[in-house]
Amino acid sequence: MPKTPTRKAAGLKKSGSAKKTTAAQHKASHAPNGEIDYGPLAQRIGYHLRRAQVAVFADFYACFDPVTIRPVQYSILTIIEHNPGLLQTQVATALGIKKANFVGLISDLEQRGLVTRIQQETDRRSYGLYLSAQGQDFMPQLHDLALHHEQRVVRGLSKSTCQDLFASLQMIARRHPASASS
Amino acid sequence: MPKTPTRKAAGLKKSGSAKKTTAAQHKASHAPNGEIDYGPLAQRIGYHLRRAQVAVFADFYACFDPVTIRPVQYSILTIIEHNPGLLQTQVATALGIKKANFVGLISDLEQRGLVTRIQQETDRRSYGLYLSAQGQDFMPQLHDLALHHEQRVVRGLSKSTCQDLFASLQMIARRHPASASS
DNA sequence: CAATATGGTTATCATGCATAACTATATACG
DNA sequence: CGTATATAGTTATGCATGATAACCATATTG
Repeated sequence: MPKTPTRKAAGLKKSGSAKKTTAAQHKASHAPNGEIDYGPLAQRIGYHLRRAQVAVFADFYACFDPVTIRPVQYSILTIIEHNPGLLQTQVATALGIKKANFVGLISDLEQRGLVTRIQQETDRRSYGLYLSAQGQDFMPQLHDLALHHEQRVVRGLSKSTCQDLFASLQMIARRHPASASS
Repeated sequence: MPKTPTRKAAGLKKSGSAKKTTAAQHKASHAPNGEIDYGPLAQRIGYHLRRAQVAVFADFYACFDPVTIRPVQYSILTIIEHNPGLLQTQVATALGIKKANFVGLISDLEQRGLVTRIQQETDRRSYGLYLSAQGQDFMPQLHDLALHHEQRVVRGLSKSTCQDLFASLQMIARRHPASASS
């Protein structure tokens, strides 16, 4: 375990560090039934955001399992589809991915024959990104899956509620520009 | 690089795999200005959810940097604060953390003197979790920081919009129960 | 007592995301 | 022109996260 360096065979007992544990605690004061009190956590946007995001991604993975495409990959392909010729850095920046990490992603998609890198003649350091014919043929299926996935996720939310949700999320995300491709 | 096993010095050029790249592409058809077309991605809840979540966590890290507390840690401490005596598995399950990964987290908090593990007398396999005195003294500060963070994040959203957001997120997260502590 | 289940632990691996350093080109400036 | 500097892409690497499997100690069941 790399994280906690000095942990070993767990000498529990009372664990030297913690001092007193103030008072009479042994029969737990939490709700006697199985219910857990989330306290202020229940009002933390970050908490619910994370839980929702994990849930949605889980559904995404389930829906896209047959085509072996992950959320990032779908995002990259969609951006390239709608903006052929963008440079790696541009796509990476648009999605908040560091250029260093983008290399492996785009290389995978290229090896799968979905994306083509074309060296720019005007600037031979950079490569324009395009969907291959195969990639282009692939997209409709992906968008169909995405739509199906989307419908499962928002089931139970009215159209307007959903739009409000979008607006809120964008408002929140826009404030902190997210990493970019340093 | 463990991920893409067979990648080497990048023999770009045309990358053997991708076949034709159909047509005349070299001067990019995307909006000539700096704008990028996100296409259907703009309507994907998962995408915005992820971006928002990353943004919020970034702000959390910034706010909690002075106390060196990460989101998971705040969650764990809060749960223990409001449900003293819960067992590790219970807290882990409540937060969707695998028990194996929970061990390191709780050990860290214990070593920092914030949490105490107390072996149950009724079942000596298990340990009840409690905040140490120091941990209890710590919480108000954390909740203050959390509130400050929260206000920064939702700035621009009305009270009711915010409540709708909460409801939507919970609705979405509730559907797919998330991992649990297998 | 033997078989089985459970709480916690360890080891290990795959992934995601971050940083620094390197290459090859391109641009700016004396 | 030629040197300094900036930039696109790449590599290597480290750390945090999340998942799985195996294990120990204890409980429970029959």
